[in-house]
Amino acid sequence: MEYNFRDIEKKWQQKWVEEKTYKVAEDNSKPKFYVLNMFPYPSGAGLHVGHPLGYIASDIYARYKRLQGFNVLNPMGYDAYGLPAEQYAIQTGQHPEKTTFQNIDRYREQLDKIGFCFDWDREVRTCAPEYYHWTQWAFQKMFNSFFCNKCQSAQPIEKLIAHFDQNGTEGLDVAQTENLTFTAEEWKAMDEQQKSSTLMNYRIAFMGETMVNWCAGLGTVLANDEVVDGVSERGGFPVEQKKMRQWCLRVSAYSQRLLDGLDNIQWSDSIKETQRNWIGRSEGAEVEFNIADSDESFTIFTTRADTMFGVTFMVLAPESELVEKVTTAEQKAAVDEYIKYVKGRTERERMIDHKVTGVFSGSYAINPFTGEKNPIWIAEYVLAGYGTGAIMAVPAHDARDYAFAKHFNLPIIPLIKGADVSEESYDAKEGEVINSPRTDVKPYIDFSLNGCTVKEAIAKTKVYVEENGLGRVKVNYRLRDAIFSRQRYWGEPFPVYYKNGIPTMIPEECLPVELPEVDKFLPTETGEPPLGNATVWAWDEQNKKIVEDTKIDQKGIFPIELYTMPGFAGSSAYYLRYMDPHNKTALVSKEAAEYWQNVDLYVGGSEHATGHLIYSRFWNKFLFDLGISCKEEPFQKLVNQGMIQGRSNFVYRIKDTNTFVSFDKKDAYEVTPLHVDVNIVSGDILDVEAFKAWRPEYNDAEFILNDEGKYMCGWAVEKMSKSMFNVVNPDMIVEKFGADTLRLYEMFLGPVEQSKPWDTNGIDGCHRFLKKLWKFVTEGERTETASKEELKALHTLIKKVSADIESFSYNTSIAAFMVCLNELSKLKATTKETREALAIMLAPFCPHIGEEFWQMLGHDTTVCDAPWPVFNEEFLKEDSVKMMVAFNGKARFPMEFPADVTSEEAEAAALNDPQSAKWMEGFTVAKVIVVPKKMINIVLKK
RNA sequence: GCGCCUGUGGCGGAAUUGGUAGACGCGCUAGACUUAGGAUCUAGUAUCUUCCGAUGUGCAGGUUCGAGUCCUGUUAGGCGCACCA
Repeated sequence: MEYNFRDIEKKWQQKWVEEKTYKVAEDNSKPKFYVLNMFPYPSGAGLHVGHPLGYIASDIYARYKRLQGFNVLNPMGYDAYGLPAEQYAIQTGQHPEKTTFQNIDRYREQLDKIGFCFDWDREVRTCAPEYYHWTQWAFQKMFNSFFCNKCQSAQPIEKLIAHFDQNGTEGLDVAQTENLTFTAEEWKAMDEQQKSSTLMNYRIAFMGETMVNWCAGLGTVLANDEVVDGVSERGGFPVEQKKMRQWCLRVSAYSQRLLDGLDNIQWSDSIKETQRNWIGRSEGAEVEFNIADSDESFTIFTTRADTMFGVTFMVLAPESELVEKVTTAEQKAAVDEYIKYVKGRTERERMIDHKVTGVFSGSYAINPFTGEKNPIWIAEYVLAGYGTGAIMAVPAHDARDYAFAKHFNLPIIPLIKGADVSEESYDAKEGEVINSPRTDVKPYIDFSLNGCTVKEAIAKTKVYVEENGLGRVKVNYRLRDAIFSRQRYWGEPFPVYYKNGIPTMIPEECLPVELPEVDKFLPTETGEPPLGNATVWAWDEQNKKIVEDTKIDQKGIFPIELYTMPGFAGSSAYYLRYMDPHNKTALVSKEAAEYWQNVDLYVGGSEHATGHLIYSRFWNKFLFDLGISCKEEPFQKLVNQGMIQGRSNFVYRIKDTNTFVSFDKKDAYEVTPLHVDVNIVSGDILDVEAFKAWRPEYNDAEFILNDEGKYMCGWAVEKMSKSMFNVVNPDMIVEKFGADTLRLYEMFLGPVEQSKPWDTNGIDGCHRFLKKLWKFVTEGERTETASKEELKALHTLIKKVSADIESFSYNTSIAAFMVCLNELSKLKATTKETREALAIMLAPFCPHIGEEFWQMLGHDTTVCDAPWPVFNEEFLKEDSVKMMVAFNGKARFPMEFPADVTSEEAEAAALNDPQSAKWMEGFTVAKVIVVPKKMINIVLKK
């Protein structure tokens, strides 16, 4: 009987649907296991062979866990909102909903062919109202919360209001945009408008006037992680800084918790490190400097408190509000000109060339440690958004300050013994402190750091600063608040209306606020949101419903927010929704959340390290504070699958002709390399006839073949993309070899985490293995009792496969299958039990053939619920062991010993052996070392 | 500049975590069966070699009886952060 994968796969895929084999429900009698893939956004191009890589890996793990008796949740859905889906819709001139749904159908069709064990009853789509209901709901909860620094958690805003009523801002320690100060009386005296804007300073979801990344090409603002090298990640349009009123999420409040949480999750070091960098914690001190001849003062942030005595000038960021205050009349013209210059420079320019520029403000600051007057400069190398936007410059020990001091001829005072600062600054935080205070001037205060190490000096200065009221110890984070609104159509609407200009939440029971139809959904370059084109889009407060905006002037009818939410809104808590996807009254029920807890294994690309994986952790921590999520961290273990790159092929056209020359002969001509569809190339040999038929302009193409009469193509590894004609479609592989072969081959290609180019050539080996296995199971001789060799081969496999699946080493466990089959094929006959064990262990990798075998062996249940074979060490034991005996680590020879030999016996035997005696001549035994591999090394001395 | 990761045959990649380097697959070579081979089966395949053996995991050292694995330095590639004070 032939291995007819087409019929087998069709049969089982139908059966799985009919019998709902993969439907899961909470079941307290079984331990749970939650496997999750990052859900895809359905692009118009469909799936290529790279997409299923992670899905296959997690599918194998999910099936394995189920065989081990776990109740496994393995859901799938679509991230259907956001820029990508909308860009595609705009390019094809169709409504985003229509194209999105088409793409989803296409994805589903392709996914179904590969045989995944997804529970499709739990599918979610971020663009479905019953889903984004809970995205809007979470936003409202964030709006109605503030973050308490003391208890490090989100609290209801009412608590804060009560505090203001009682004490104003006295004794407040909360996450905030600005450090406001007011009394209870002042608070009470505020009108509604003032109270609203004051509270915005504290809400976790708040509206703020902030510098945003404005991208005119996309017609929207972007989050920091969506901007790469000053251009938009999607589309590559230039991005400029612009001040706009935007919704923001106070992600920064959770900085410390986001950092601490990394210690308790099993993620790769590189992703954790990337997140640590992104959060950017730095410990330092804020120190206050008075401005000379003025009542004003300002605060700087430094991590090098030990260098207070080496300050020779101060620098303000050009955007700082202080600039105006410190600029003197004489310097005004120069400062204005400089500010103008800085404004004319784009973010990108500032990032690429670090020009040393700046201007003197005319004022001086008094150094509280030396009493000296340090000139205040304004320079673009100081950033407004970090710390306080002002620094003290210590050119001797900071490279940037050093470059600035050299350029503008400012003094440089070294503070570390032996540091040579004539050519460059000494930035290392080590050495003995000197010149603090300098011995040639009269000390200004009674405080000295001389003789300390840098570390001691930092600590000592911090204590002094706090005790003398000069400032405070401060931890700064690089992590910024996330900008949460987009001037786009295809996203979640905000459940917000503007009552007399005050942002007000639409009542919870009226959610979701559904996305209205519009005539024109294209964004505008000026930032007018497309939702403004909706005819039905105003809130009737009395009747609690959405009405036509023509009524906006009437009493009680208010405009609804026109912005929409960004892509990460819908993807931040979808893993919770999968637990209870059809719940109409809650994001997730308490029972479901408590049963499934959090994701045990999350599989997805590492490109989301600073986006989705930060936002999701933030979002989950917030819901954890509310008691919705049961675990502080959403994803316990994370595996980052590598990218599958494309392997492009090239043909070489001789200039100005329609003649193509084979790769190995092209150097004799002047040629243009052209991408050629990899589907008409096999083993780098071009199918010449298919090439002629590929495009009309090649119909009469001529070829210069190589000596073997073949046309060889060149090749290169590039991103898999339509434009390079290197896309390999999984459907075609499934059609030719079957889904089981595709699954096996994708895993056999190498470690899941590694990026690698796709190469269909090796697939034959995997297909051959399945054919051989098929033959073995269907035609091999049978016996009742298993031989020693059979048990050994089988149990070697059980041990290897169990360990390898646990550690995601799928490629090596497939190799073990091949070895095992080879061993078994050498035997005359094998037992039914061995075949059953093979079927069960193969099922996670190749579920269709696994089911087929299981049925052939007389079972009428699904192989998914079979018990995983039990490993028995006994069968691996040998009668005798071969050991190596080594002298001086050089000469070695093998000796046979009984299997249960002890190291003493082995040593004695080795010493008595005539051959070894020859080796040992002139030596005495120094020591015997027993090593894990049962090799004994005898160390000899002359 | 700072941080993280990776360098093993013609290729993808193994190596029980310090113990016979190159599992398994591709490719290649030879043979068998075939009208045919892009089917199947068998054998071989790190390098050098005077066929005894010697060398061999980017490079140079070190620790060890023993190093692909640990340490130091170096080089190449990839990733992240970056005038972050």
